Amino acid sequence: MAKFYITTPIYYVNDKPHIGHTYTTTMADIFARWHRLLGDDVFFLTGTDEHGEKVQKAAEKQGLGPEEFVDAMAAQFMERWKGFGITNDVFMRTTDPQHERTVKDFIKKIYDAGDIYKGEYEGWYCTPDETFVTELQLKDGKCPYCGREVRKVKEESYFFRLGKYQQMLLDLYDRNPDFLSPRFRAMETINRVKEGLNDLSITRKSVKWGIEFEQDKGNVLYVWLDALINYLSALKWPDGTFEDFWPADVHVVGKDIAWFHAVIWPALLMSAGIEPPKKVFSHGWWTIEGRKMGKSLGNAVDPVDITRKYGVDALRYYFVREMPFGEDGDFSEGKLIARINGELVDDLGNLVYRSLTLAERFGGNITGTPELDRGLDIENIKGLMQKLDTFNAIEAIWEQVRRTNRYINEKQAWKLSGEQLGNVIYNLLESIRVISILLSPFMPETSEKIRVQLGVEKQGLNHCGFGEFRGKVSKQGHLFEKFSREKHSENP
RNA sequence: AGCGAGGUAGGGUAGCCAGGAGUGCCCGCCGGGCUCAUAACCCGGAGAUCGGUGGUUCAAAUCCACCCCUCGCUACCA
Repeated sequence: MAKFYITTPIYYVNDKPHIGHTYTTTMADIFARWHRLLGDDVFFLTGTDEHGEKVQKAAEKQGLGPEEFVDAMAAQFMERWKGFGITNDVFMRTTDPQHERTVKDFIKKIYDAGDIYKGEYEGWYCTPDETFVTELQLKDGKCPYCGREVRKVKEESYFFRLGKYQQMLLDLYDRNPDFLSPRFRAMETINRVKEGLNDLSITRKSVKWGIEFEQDKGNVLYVWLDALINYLSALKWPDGTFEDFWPADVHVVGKDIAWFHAVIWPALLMSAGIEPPKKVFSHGWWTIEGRKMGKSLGNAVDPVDITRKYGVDALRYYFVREMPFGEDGDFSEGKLIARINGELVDDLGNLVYRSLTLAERFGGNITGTPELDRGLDIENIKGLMQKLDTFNAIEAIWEQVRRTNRYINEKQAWKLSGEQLGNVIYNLLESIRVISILLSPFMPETSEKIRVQLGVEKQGLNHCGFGEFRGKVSKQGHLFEKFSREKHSENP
């Protein structure tokens, strides 16, 4: 049996889960479900990143100890994913004792390898923003984010010899052209690596909330280092299920953190003598109603509100349908409604409803010759999903939805009777059954509703050929409801 | 500034890497068909000098050069 290890980043808990987190996690969930459908042994990991200065400060602000604070925040993420039907196998928290143990073992390994040395970290610090700023980022000598004065800080720090791995990283990219996907994003990173790599400061003295650097107590590990290692601690490296699932098949990340996953992470792994992951996939960003989503702008839509109104499947569908995985896109409620009304209701919902009406009225044998399977290329869809091309995969599935609707018209099914009608209904139900299987990773609830109405067993991807139809049809109303677009007219 | 991505009918996209009639898809618009279906479905139509200029070629949306415009990234911000 093939294995499939997929991860989301672990989310930093100084913020509530927003649409971006939801997107990343949903996409990973889709791939996890797809591979389960293929029969693979899937390990799907998500979690929370709970250390660091920002968390410490955020806790203080609320008058809480960091432990209390992160417990509450992590619970929010866990509940959220549960509510959204996310099928992660493990939820890893960086405050988990297992994680701390793994991190310390890992650090010891690269320390023993001679890749950590003591130096001095120097940089610009914006006190009001509580953030470090590089020389390059400065705007007229001031903070590029808020425009206020910055001060120079110096701190004793331990460094990881990132620069040492420059050539090995370039070789890695060279050998595995798909290591960092999509391609157009890989270029950015590769060119930056070619320009040279500075060593990475990996400890902080000023920060208390983190994992101790055992080789010189009093120093705390830089949160990013701590965070990346979660991909190993979830497997209980070096033992546990490490051998079963490593290397990770794909780390799904936002484009902002591609650098950490495509450069720093493989370098750390090389230092520890561990194989790098197979793929880092960096997806794009959503703008909201055409505007950048940002904490400061405060215009982030709440995914909970959206799903309460429109359902989880509608949001999942929108995520996949609205933008190619990897590129940027715009999230707008009006466009969401347009897709629900025009595609989920008019195409899919209507197809299932009208077909079941025909089937229920028909008293004869539902059997015939496969006709509607022509044009539906399952292997092609598998290939697309293998390339993480959900955009074209869903399009291919939708072509079958439209093809099936067209089939009813072409056959003028409502005028037929007897064997001819039995044959048409057979083709309709088989097509819908296959559609429901293919759709199940994308819209699990909807897929299940269709399956129940068809009265068929749960099936995997190996049942996507037309065979005998062995269901007991029972129509149960519409799959989706329409929404008014009055307040959301998008394309006047 | 450097690096990267993109500019294709009213809107959104695919096609470009491996040149071959502007070819496709979705929405919108116009017309028709149908009545199994949530005014849903199906068919047909209008609508594009494929950002601009020049070049290579029998042939360019596609390759090359230059220019214009838009947007990202530039590392210890998780």
